Amino acid sequence: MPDSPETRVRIAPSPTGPLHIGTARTALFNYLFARRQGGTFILRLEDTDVARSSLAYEKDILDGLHWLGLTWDEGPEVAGQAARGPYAPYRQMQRLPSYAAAADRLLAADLAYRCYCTPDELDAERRRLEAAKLPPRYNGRCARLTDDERRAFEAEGRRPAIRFRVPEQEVIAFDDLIRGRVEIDASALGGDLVIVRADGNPLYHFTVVVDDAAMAISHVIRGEDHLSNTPKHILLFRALGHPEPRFGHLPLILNADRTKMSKRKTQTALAEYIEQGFVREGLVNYLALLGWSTGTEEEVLSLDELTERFDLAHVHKGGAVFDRERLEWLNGQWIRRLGVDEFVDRLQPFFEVELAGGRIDRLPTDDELRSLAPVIQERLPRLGAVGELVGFLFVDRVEVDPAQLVPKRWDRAITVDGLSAARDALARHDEVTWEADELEPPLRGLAETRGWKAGDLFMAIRVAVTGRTATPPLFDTLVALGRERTLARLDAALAALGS
RNA sequence: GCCGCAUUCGUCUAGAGGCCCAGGACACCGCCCUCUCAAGGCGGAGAUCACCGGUUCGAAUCCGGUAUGCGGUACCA
Repeated sequence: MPDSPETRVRIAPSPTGPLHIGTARTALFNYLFARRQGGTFILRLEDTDVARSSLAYEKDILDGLHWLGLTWDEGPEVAGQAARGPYAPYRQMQRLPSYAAAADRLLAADLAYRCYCTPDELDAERRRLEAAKLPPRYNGRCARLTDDERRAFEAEGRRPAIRFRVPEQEVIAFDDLIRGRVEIDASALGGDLVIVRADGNPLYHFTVVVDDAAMAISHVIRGEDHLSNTPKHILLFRALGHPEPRFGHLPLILNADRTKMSKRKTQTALAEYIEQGFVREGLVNYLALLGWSTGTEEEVLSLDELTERFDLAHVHKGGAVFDRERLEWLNGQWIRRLGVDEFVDRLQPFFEVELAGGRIDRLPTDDELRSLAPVIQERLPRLGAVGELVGFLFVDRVEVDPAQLVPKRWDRAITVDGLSAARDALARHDEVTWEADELEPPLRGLAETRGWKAGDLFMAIRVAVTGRTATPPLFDTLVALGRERTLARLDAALAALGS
């Protein structure tokens, strides 16, 4: 693949909420496209909605993107700090002069004009049109104001917004990278559009074009929800005298009911997935395959492998329902692929959460975790599930339900018998022979001589020492528990059975 | 309402005129492995390719219409 240095793509999140899984996916697709093309990936913060933007959200977004491993070549690195790159700054609120200059140019060329209509007036007009079953559209009341009329409005104290002139009759067409040719009649655009608010702050449709032009963006890859807005952008590019970039509209991520993914119906904040123990490899892999496929049957792919294979032509056009089960499966695949040290490092924070929540009494050591790794790694769909898997190893005492202590085929008396015989057999081991393959044969032998099913005996022991019916393999569990605690818990269980 | 986009197993998808009475994966159900739970292996069930017409010797794939869904239609992004 030849180097195309002029490929410049961007992700332009708005810090009006925590990093959304959909934004993360759009960022990923842009990243993959840029890397694949040998191009430049840019991050730009669209923070012109001052009322809803916050630094905390900005930090959440930057941290989340970093966490995913989507490194950008230009843009802010750290929340609140200055941005790096030849087109800095990369925060729109710091680029206000360039929007003002662009607006002045449009005004001077009469491609835009000042509009004195108040929000109330516009609202009333919109409602009138709706009631008449007509499409809402700006009526152009201020499109041809005389100087006198303008002065009269100013005298009333009205502050003007700036509107961009949208042609009455013109078909805007473009070749979408994913959907092919799209044609939309300018008359369907709702009339002249506001590009600068009365308070002087520029609006999204305007800033996005001014910046994409200024930053020499070559390909705009974004969600399908922007497809209908694209003609407005194209008109603005033309008015600004800048060549249009290529556009590619990604299918939307959907709730289970096939509506656009929303916080109400689906967990959308990346930070929550991180908290629950999804690993970056799993999330990246899953998100990449939501709406795109390699065209082959490969599906467990790393970020680098995805990059090698990425291709906009294989992006599916229809919306994709977010399927958490599939995410968990892929996440499990990646957890199992982690090296032991990496696995242990990533797991420790989750034990800290367990400790803080009072669900365990102490933290495991790295050594303990390393020896436990082989038996827990394949049992975790998410790192956050580790507490319920082996939390019993790190508590001072376990709660044991006496009813669960008695295996299905056994009664209380056999259980007492079995447990105390097991206790005796285990007590014969010292610290040195307290190993899984040393512990198992004697207990199997015991079951056999007494005519018990080994599984029943093991289950009774399992419940006695862990309080649970589902655990990692019993003998590995006993080793992790240690001789003293194993014996003590067996004694406690025997006591609970009233013997 | 208007404009636009989309539509293959429950879900994610493969498929770019004959290889497809449609392949893979998740989930589901069996079986195997097995001390439980997982993981893994094997097998099963699951899609009249939204519908109706057309083009063609031949259509999931091309064209038209219909339906349904979704998105957009803000001095939000």
